[in-house]
Amino acid sequence: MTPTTHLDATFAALADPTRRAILARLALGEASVTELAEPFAMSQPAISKHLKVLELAGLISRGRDAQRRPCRLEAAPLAAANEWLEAYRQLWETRFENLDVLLQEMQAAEQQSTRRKPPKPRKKP
Amino acid sequence: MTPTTHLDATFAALADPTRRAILARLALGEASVTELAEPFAMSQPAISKHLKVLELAGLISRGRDAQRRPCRLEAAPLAAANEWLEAYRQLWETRFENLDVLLQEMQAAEQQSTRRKPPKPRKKP
DNA sequence: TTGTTACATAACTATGTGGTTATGAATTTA
DNA sequence: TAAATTCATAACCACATAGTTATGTAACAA
Repeated sequence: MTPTTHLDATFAALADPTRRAILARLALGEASVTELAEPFAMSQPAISKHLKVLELAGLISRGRDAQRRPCRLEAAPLAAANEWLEAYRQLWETRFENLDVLLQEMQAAEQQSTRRKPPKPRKKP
Repeated sequence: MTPTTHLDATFAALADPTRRAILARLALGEASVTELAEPFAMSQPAISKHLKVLELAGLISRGRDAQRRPCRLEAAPLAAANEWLEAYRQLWETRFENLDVLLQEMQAAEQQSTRRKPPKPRKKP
């Protein structure tokens, strides 16, 4: 019903460079927490927090292997975010072209009249 | 040099449903601040703040039309975010398939041995 | 049992975010 | 000129976030 919250969490999770790096690392395969924490100049609890954010966003899931908690990627939320972006990107780019044309026309009109436009009364009660 | 910051700002901007709605509205064409604020149960300064976030992220730009500040979309940051997602989504899905197979194998193995796995000595100095 | 490894959690701090109301500035309209 | 419209900004609040250190817990190893 409300995929809005999912998108919120997904984009918020992606907004942090550490978390994006973790995801990039996990794209190469499963990894434990300490393995994930190693390349970062950051404490282990900080990484655990990031992993919890990613887990709550549904971007990763965690298993059990003795003491280790191997993290693995989950594709579904990414697909949703990708769909959102993709859908609007198309609108964007076409719209962008339209505006480009519109801007050129407006600039041409302004060069003729040297900034003077008729008042546009917007709808008012 | 550091597109990381741009991605940070782009994803953070997309993490808010109000801002996503604003972008969706702008995909239909330019709009003024009050026009953008109208559908939301929120004060005008709140919308102005959201617009500033979107502007700092480079997702929109603003013009001048008398007192109005028409907002228009900018496609470039979206394209960058889209590229990031798209690149990793492919890795993800293939990886996901691999893990799917791997999981099935592990589950089958576990059903036979009823949870008992040989110790895996990880690399240690 | 004792220790070690791998990880989580609690408590705390600093900063960021999303909202508010109040006010000010720029521009058009009367 | 005065008034109305459009928008931004300042000051403030509540809460979230990103990090820290310290400590606890679960599983393996001696």
